[in-house]
Amino acid sequence: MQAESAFQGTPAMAEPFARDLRDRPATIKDVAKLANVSISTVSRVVNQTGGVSDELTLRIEGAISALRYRSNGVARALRVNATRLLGFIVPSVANPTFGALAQSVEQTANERGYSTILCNSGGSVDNEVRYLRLLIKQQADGILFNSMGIYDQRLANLTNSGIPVVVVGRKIPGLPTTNVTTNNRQGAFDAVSYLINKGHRRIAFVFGVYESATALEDRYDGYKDALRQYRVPFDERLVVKVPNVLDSAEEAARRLIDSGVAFDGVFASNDLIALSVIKNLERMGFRVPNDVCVMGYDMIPFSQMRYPALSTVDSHLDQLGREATIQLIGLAEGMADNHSETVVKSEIVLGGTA
Amino acid sequence: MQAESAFQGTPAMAEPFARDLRDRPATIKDVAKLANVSISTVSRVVNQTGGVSDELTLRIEGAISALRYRSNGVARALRVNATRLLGFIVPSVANPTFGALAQSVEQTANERGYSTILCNSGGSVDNEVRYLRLLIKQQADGILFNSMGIYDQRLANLTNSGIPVVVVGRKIPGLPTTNVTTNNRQGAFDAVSYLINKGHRRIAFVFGVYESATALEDRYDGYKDALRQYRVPFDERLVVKVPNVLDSAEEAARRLIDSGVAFDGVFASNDLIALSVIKNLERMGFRVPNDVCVMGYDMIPFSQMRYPALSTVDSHLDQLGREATIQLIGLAEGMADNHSETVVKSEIVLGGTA
DNA sequence: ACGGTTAATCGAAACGTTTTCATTTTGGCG
DNA sequence: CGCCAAAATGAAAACGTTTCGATTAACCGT
Repeated sequence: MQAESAFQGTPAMAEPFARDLRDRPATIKDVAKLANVSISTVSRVVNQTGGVSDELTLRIEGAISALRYRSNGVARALRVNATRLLGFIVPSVANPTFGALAQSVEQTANERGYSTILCNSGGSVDNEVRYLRLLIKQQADGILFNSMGIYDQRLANLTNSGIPVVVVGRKIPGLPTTNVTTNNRQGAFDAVSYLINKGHRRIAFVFGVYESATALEDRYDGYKDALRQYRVPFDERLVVKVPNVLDSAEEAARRLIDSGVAFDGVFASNDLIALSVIKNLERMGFRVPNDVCVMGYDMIPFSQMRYPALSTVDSHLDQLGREATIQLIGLAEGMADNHSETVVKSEIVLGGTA
Repeated sequence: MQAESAFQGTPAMAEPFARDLRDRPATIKDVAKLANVSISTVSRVVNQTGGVSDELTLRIEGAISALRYRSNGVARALRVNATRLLGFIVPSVANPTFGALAQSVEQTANERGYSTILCNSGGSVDNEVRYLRLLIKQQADGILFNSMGIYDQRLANLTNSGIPVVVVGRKIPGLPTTNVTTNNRQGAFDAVSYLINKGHRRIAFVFGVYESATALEDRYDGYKDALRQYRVPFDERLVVKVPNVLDSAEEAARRLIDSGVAFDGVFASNDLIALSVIKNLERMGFRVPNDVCVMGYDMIPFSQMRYPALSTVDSHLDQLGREATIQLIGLAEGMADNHSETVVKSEIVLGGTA
């Protein structure tokens, strides 16, 4: 009753707009009061639901910008039961493989009106579990999960608890989820076949501890497939595991060389390992590709920022991220069915190291 | 009245726990009903506020796990007016500089009970604005902003609109915010001084278009400082700008070489550029460091995954991210004052390229 | 045995929206 | 001129919490 009925304000008010009353952000209620309409009407113009006369629309829009009103996403989320937030769990964004993936996921999500909560699991199942819980509690609309690929009962419970989950890059054995992967086995087969066809017979397989996530086993299988196919004898001394590459660029080829086993080619389980191998080969006086050929996997951008560029298998990380995100949003919006399986195919890219 | 007053369930129920009643997640109300207590009491045991008898605590905990209750973060956020979400705006996580930063930010935030919403601005001010708006609307508790460093009136409005903002890596000229940076000028000065002291006189400065974010000007100033200090003549033909390195590893040194200007050293504005320069030098038959010395800036992990490792300036990205996050949380929780300025000092690290 | 203090518990309001349903206004048409 | 349908608007409930103030129960010393 006492309230001003229009919002032109007192004549004395010279500023462009009135300062927010109590220093707290304006709510829909404030807008309604200023425009002299009901809350519901304001809501309708904010959400463009229609059914509001031009006159009121104008008045309300005036009030909104006068008060600098922004609708409160949390309140909205509570009411409509959707946050438009997606969780992305990844071993480490500092790893460029996941960085590239994250980039693509974030972008795809954003195009569709979703934002992405980033979670670095550090490769521990405990952290994965912790983050899943957190995301569920925060009411994320869906979770994109690049797991270490280790099965855990708690993971099973959480991924079955109603929230849409898409596993990207690698299936978790025993977990029936929607997943999007690369055809790792075929890609590895192609890479090793290429080396063999170039005349190499002593091809090492080097992999890191850090990377169950990158579908290690499948790539290993592809390696063995190729050997078998071309009747190249398998020598387990050529299979070497190296410590975590990212955090401390460690000696990789070292062991191989030190072991004294002859080799003329290396297939690394991913580009980072490949680069590490090359570094160490060069450090010890070998030349790539003259003395030893090296191939990686994933085609991270940096593998091409050297001379010669790394020969590798492009797993189309951007496409992988995009596809996974689309699937997830489909699930979240109820227009995709669960437990589907998508495979993005990867292909050899020849740089100069093989 | 009809409801069961205890939660032992019917004898027929053999499963470990009763399925959620209506397939919707259990709320605090459900727990209260099952445990036969009031909502507020449940809330107290969930939040460990204390003041609940042992007997009730036990009963309630029983109900909670029976129903698999998880408190709804959104509802809580609405009520307490805090989401424990931090926004992190960055040009691109696919860029390892920002990947490393993001990693550190996420981890630090997480240690303190916050999660991180990742936003790739793609280097456009429009996107920066869009994301700021989004984060404000989503009621983020604070925003960490690695901007492109371009001033825009809208940025000024948004960063002044009450939400805590910390600018990391680079100040935005004209924006009075809390910021955390590296002492770029000093670092660049040190790097170039080192090259000069090694006997180089024709030192190029190479930088990319993509990177206002990395405090380009300061590094350029440091470069000029060093030249001046050691009375090395400045030659603007030695200052070259290269196209975006990340998205397409483009020719960088190329122009320099093609231009025919003599040079024996290169100081790149960041590691990515440095690697690109080296790649192109090698491709054209030059040898690093024998023919040309190259130094980078930032010390991203990959710059060390080559032989010889890149000589660079370590800007301690992890520390930068950590410090910025701590500041931001301080602001968000009202226990730090605004507009402070923190400088993390960077230092030369000698690999083998200079 | 009794008032008074403390501890435990509850009821209800509030956070800022969306949405359903009822109500009012408008306009068209007989 | 009046009636009815359609359009525009408003009132209020609901979303799932936290938290304040009130209520009840228990206890203790005199």
